[in-house]
Amino acid sequence: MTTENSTPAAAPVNKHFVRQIIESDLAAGRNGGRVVTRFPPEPNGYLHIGHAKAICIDFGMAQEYGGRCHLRMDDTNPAKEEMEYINAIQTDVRWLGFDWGRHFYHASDYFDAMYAFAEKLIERGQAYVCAVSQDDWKDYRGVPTRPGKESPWRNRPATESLDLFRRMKTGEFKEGELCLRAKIDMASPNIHLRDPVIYRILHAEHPHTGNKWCVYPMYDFAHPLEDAFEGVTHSLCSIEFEVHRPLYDWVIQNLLAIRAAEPAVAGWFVHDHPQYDGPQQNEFARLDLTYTVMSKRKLLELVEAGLVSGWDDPRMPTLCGLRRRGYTPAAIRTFVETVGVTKFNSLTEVALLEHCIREDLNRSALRRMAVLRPLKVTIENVENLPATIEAQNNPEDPAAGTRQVPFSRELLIEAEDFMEVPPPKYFRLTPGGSVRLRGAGFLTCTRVEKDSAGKVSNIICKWSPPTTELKVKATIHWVSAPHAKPVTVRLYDRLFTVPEPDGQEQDFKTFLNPHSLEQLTAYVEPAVAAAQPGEGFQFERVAYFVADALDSQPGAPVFNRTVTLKDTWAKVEKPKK
RNA sequence: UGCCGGAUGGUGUAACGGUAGCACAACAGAUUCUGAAUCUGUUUGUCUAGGUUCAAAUCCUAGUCCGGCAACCA
Repeated sequence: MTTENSTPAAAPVNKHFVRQIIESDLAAGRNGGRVVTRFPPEPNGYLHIGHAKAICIDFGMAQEYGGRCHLRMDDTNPAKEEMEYINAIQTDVRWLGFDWGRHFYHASDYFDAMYAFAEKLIERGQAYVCAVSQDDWKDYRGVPTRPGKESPWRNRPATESLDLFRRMKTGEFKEGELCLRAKIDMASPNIHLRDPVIYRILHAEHPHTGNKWCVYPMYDFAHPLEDAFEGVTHSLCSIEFEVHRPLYDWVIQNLLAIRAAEPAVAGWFVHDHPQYDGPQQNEFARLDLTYTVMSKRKLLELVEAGLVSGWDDPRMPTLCGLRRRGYTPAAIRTFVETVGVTKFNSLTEVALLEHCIREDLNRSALRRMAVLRPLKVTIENVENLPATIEAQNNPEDPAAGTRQVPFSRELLIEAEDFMEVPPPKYFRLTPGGSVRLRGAGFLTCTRVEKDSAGKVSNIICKWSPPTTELKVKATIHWVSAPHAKPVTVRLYDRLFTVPEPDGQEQDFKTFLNPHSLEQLTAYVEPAVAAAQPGEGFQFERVAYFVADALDSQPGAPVFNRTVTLKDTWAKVEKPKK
């Protein structure tokens, strides 16, 4: 049985712990058997491959279990967030292949309800306005091994806190002068429960609410509320939030208690449901990749220092960078599923990502010929040379058809495909030797011409038609010199020279790969010059390339190398150098 | 030194008391009009020490190591 005909066994789904949790919740009838998730990026940077993992999990779980996933901008800190990012995030999530339908939200949509909830907590004696300065609070908070001590304002009357909180809101105080704290437990072994700040004063213009507010909720307070208001059932996040979960639960419990006591509070919920038990936070490990950095701060540093051309530099692990590099959404999704979901802090080899994109592109990419470093070949027997040859567009997919490629007596071949003094096991063209020309018969080298520097400048060959019975061990690619079009190609490589540029003694930037970008002029078969931006090819025997979406001009594409083909010969040769 | 997590080949993951499996990587071979792809095979693993059990990666105890937590960031 051939592979083609064999029934593709249903892809074995990895029942990772998140799937297990959801399935057991479903079985238990929690939340009426519904699944609602959310992807909540902070719009303070571009999305990267690490976010792709979260996106695939958040949207993927909703999809798999018949639920929905919200896209929500977690914009509770106006000092750091910008519209530019809000737009880019939507583009990237869509590109990855996910759809939030009408469920696009901002944390700031709920500022009124959050504020109202904060007042309720004050009224109930569960929050108070505190005047201890940020600096002094270090003393009050204590250290993990020792309990903290209570703020002098902890037991001020609720009416006083309420009055101050309202005046905070109207802008009567400076930043840092006052804050609102949840009254929980100054002796808790969990620092996050030692009367955490839930509202702070920020006199900043917000990208969405403008100047309406000058008090803004903290993440730990806002996030559970956002989830609850939207009817989220599974709030999936990364493991650094594990220690925040008790606070998350504290907020949710109080919210549900207040809702039960005061029917009007139901109005805060934009997606209420009679069978809603509240959201539950579960944490999984972030994705980390070798030969790159993944923190927004470090990526921003590379951008601002001009070490890359921007967030969308094809060497960046950002989704917009990967897109420009020629990565496909499908390859990234496969990659994320292959990596799996656990609570273990792992470091995934970039080789796996590269395998995923090769696998995808091998199936789909049209084949073309391009010579990166040309060497001239002149055919001496000019009789009966074909004017064109027919070449398959994709040997992996006969439906992709064929094309005509011009042929002539002057060809360009890859410089490395000829060696005057070949090492053992070298299968390509050598003096007196023969090779097959991809789709176009054979070449036998009769002599070489050299320039004044003694460098081989022209290889004189005899051409034989495809029907010739010639035993050769290699096939090389070529283009017809008079027909070839010059195009710019950019050969991208790994951004860093070491697997873990983070966490070294020296600054991560000292490990930048000086050869991560090499630009040169390649010669391509005529059809390639008409490539549209975003169109990709496999240049046979070389690599997968994509016409850059930004720098390509009509008739003058600029090609980015997505990923090389595997090259066992290079591996044999390299150790010898 | 407090709290919360975690530990399975080089890497990532599966096995939920019953044959340690899969993918990537590496290596070897077959095949090939891409030294690609494809196919076959090989190497390499349950953190340690005790215990429970007919049987332990899995359960228990103790330890070791790793990650996270002491922003008015998210």
